[in-house]
Amino acid sequence: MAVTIYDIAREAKVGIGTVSRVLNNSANVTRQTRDRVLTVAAKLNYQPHAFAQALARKRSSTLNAIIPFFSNYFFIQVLQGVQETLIAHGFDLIIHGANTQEQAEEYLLHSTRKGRVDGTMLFSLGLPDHVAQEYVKKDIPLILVDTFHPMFDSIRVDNIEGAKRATKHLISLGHTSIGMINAKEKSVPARERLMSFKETLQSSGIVIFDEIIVNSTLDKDDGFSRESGYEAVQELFRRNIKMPSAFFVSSDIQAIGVIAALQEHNFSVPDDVAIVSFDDIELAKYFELTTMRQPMFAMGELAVKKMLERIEKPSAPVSSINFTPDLIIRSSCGAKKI
Amino acid sequence: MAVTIYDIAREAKVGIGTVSRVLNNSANVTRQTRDRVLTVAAKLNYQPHAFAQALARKRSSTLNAIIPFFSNYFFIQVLQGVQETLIAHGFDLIIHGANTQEQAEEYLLHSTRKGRVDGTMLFSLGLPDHVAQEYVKKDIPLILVDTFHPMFDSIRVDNIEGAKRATKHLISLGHTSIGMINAKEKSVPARERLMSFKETLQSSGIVIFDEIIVNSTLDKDDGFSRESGYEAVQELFRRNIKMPSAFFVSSDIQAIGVIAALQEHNFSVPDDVAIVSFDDIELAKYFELTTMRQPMFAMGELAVKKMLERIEKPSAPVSSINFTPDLIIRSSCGAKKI
DNA sequence: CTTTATGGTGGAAGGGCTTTCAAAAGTAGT
DNA sequence: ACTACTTTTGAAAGCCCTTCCACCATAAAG
Repeated sequence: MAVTIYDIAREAKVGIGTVSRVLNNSANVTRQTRDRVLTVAAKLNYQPHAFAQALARKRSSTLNAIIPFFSNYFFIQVLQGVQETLIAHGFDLIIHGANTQEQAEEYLLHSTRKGRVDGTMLFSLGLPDHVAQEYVKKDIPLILVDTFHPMFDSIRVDNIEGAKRATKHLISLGHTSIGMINAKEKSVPARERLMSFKETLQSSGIVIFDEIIVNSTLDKDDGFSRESGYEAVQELFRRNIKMPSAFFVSSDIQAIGVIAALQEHNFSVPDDVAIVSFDDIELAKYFELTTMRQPMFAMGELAVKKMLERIEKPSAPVSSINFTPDLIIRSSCGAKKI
Repeated sequence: MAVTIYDIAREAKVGIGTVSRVLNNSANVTRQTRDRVLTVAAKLNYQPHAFAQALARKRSSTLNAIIPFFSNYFFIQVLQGVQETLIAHGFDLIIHGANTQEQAEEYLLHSTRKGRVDGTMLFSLGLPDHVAQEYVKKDIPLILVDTFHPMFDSIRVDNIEGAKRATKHLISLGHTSIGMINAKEKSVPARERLMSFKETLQSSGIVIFDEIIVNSTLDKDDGFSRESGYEAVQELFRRNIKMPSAFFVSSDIQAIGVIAALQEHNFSVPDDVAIVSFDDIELAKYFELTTMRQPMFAMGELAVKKMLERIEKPSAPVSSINFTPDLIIRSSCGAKKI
């Protein structure tokens, strides 16, 4: 039913090879033949058959993305960057939303089916070694975004620099008693943010009080949750600790919980306690959070570019790129009047 | 390099036809041969080549989804439903995030490339007639979610019933002066919600005051935006109109703007003005909005099921299914104490 | 012990494209 | 006008699978 290159060849009185060459802009075709073929193709409304092409070319022009479904705003943004770049290169995107690490592994292994996709991009989820082996063995391009493995290209957010900027901002506002509400320490970003927070305080000559630094004890989303922030503050009140004048919170979503808990105890933000958090998710705007924005669109864009480079040169050295988050000032830090 | 059915055939000393039959669980293969082939396949770690399969089978086991990127939470949820169902049936999902109606059309036409996908699902975006023609002509299954066209299967939210329930809830709480903050009237859901709101008031014997019914004048997202809600309330204050004791707002995101505007004028929610909105997006929980929840996961699930049915029976009569939203009571309506 | 079913099997024929190869046509040099 | 190239072109081979058809065994029936 569908029109094939054979139809075009017959109609244009050329061979199928010529048709293919014209359609692929290969060299060595006369202007005349080219025009004739193109005209016929347009007349018949020819559409190349993607699968036949993929089979013959041994590449599919399709990429795989494995992303966590739960933390949505970040990924919607990154995906926009991914997609716009992809479209520009004529690639398609197959998406696997993972809710758990196990699911991610399953998809990773699943999309190993050679030929199906030209490469896969993994977002924010861990890459277990045995899966990494599989990718190396089958030689499938893999780009990591917001996660890391020494054997693959990765694109990350510079948590060290981000936490440093956030902390410095609080210091610059005159705070000297600064606490931190952190996610679970087992999470890499959480650890990095905590470390940099402490270092920045230290190098600024501010005393670090361990009792106003709380690591989440909740498991959900590695402690990057509203409940986690809420609970951390409640714990501080329970322990009857004097509140610091400012908190650095490891994510916006936690900050929302922090604010709620503080309000329950009649502490207002930013008047009694200033807050700077991390991520700049959609909610941040509505809650007027001062936060560290991650260049999400740009990260998505770059992920695709890296992928195309990797497909081009499979043996190029592994690269790792860091994006530095920007400080977005809203009213939760007290620097700006509402 | 990759292992093919020929390798298996040679190794297992059978014909390629037999290998294919075993791998596809076709009948008429001895237990012995089956086992032998399966053993060899496992040993060689055989992975079928998706494109070759698609080419031979004339179907790709891949679906297309075209969704608006902007209103994210709703779609993330729907997508989860879509994906989990898809996975269960061994399908892949290609996603096109559209930011505008034009982009959606482009993708719709683009994914018309026969053979690439077995069908496409369109979410919340309009289907222009000329595109519809194209799909009918090429006989590509198309399922509409949260949008409508008489020639294709559709899955929708029952705005009439939803608005009715929301309005009745406010009435049941004793309100007699109820206004509505609506999105742009050109949007179909907006029109339906408004109409049902009015009808419900009428049939309950409540007077309708047109001056406390505001249709958005802002274009962005058809008026389903925070600014739109904020602006509508400001307009009411500007016109110096007596505030009603309750508002039905056509979406959660607008309700957030409504609350902000009311607060600026020292009206508290729900004490001075009660609010019921629509959607139950993620934000709704944090803002304690009483709202009409759309069964998003179930809609995604059903979309896929409908699609599979349609692929199965291309000539089955077109169906249209309505989901009824559920009333989620939080504190913005004043029914529940915080 | 033939005949007729019937399950089991191998392999060719596609499916629609790219690419290679060799032949045909064109160009230039003499 | 003839040789020596260079371009252009048609067609076959291959990508990897499914499916159809013909053939071979058996087993059941006569």
